[in-house]
Amino acid sequence: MALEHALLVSLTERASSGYDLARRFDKSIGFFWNATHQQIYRVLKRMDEQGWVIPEAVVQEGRPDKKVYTVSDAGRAELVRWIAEPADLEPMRNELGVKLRAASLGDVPALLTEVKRHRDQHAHRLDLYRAFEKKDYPAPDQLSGPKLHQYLVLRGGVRVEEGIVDWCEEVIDALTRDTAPSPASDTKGTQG
Amino acid sequence: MALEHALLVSLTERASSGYDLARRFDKSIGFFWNATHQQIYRVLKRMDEQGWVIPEAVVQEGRPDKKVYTVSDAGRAELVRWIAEPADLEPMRNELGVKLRAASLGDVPALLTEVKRHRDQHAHRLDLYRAFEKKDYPAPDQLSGPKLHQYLVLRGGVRVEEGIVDWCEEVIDALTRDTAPSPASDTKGTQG
DNA sequence: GGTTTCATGTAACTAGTTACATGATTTA
DNA sequence: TAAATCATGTAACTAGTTACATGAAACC
Repeated sequence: MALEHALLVSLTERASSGYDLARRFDKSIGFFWNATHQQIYRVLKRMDEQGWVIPEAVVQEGRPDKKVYTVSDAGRAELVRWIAEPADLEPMRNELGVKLRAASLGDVPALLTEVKRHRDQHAHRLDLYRAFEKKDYPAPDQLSGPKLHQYLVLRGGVRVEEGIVDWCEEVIDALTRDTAPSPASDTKGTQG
Repeated sequence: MALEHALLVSLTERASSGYDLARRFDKSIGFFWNATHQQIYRVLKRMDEQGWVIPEAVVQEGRPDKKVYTVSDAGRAELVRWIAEPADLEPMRNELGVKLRAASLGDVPALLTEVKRHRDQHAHRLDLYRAFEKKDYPAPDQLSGPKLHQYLVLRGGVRVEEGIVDWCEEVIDALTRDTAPSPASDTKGTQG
């Protein structure tokens, strides 16, 4: 039950249509919370019924009409309540880890290729985050208030991606060494 | 659609009852994949119908009877197929990040307390992982095959937890400095 | 005498995904 | 003329959570 809140946060920063929110969940906000447009529309509808957002129909020329949502006082109150509420630890889900654990039953070189692909994708995302850091927050020491908070969220992305990339590298090194044909001796078995 | 596979991996390592799997998902395996007993029973039933697992009724004295599941050839084949299949990047979900992004609307000190609580819990989990590392893998350089793979999964847990703990520390430092009353000057606003 | 462990489940719900639908406008 | 963009949605499904139920045995 947090998509509601992610949408409220996003709408607090800028009043938007469902379409617009969906696009933003494909990039900026999507880096730390994700959702499809279908779900966004459904949740917006529910939030409207609960009175957390106020829809305003906007007629447009040359493109479809849209509904722009604004956060109501009730919505803002809900956000404040939710922020103070203790949050559960997110359960960790490492699919690559599950695969790795059973790797010896299957095709280890294929898995190695997969790990490399993940490394590349996470490294790419890390580059993106670092570019944002450089561009949007050149002097982090001087930051305060909301701008500081935004910066810290980005730092979370950087830290997590760094951890994943480093782990992928470690796995790639280890699997490569373990899969490679032994040069001198062949007493070291690879199958336990 | 990966709980099936996590269960298959777990059952490959040891034939188990649903109850037993549920307990293991509360610790070891649960550190990188989680599930409740209700869901485990449901998925086991489905896997039985699909022929991926073979149930064996075990009558016990002094305690309830149980069904012990073994992975079938079809199940093993499915695991091998799944391991080679490309996996999507797990969408990142950082609830604390969402809260932080809207922190200035609410109670920043309360959120700071929350971040500290998370830091402590993740640090505790990190300690646990490091203890496993020391105890179960004292000489990681000598590892190969399945044992190496298990070690690498644990390393993933260590990397991720390190990243989260470090991030929490960074957030705590920054929020503490930003929330503290300015000692000399008061020209630096905390509200953007 | 109350709680925890062992063991399996159902029922009702919320959350999230995938596929499909519509239709004008703009861009390649 | 085909595809992408803008804009909103429904329908059907899969995944996961919460609450409830049962009942014996062992432990404190």
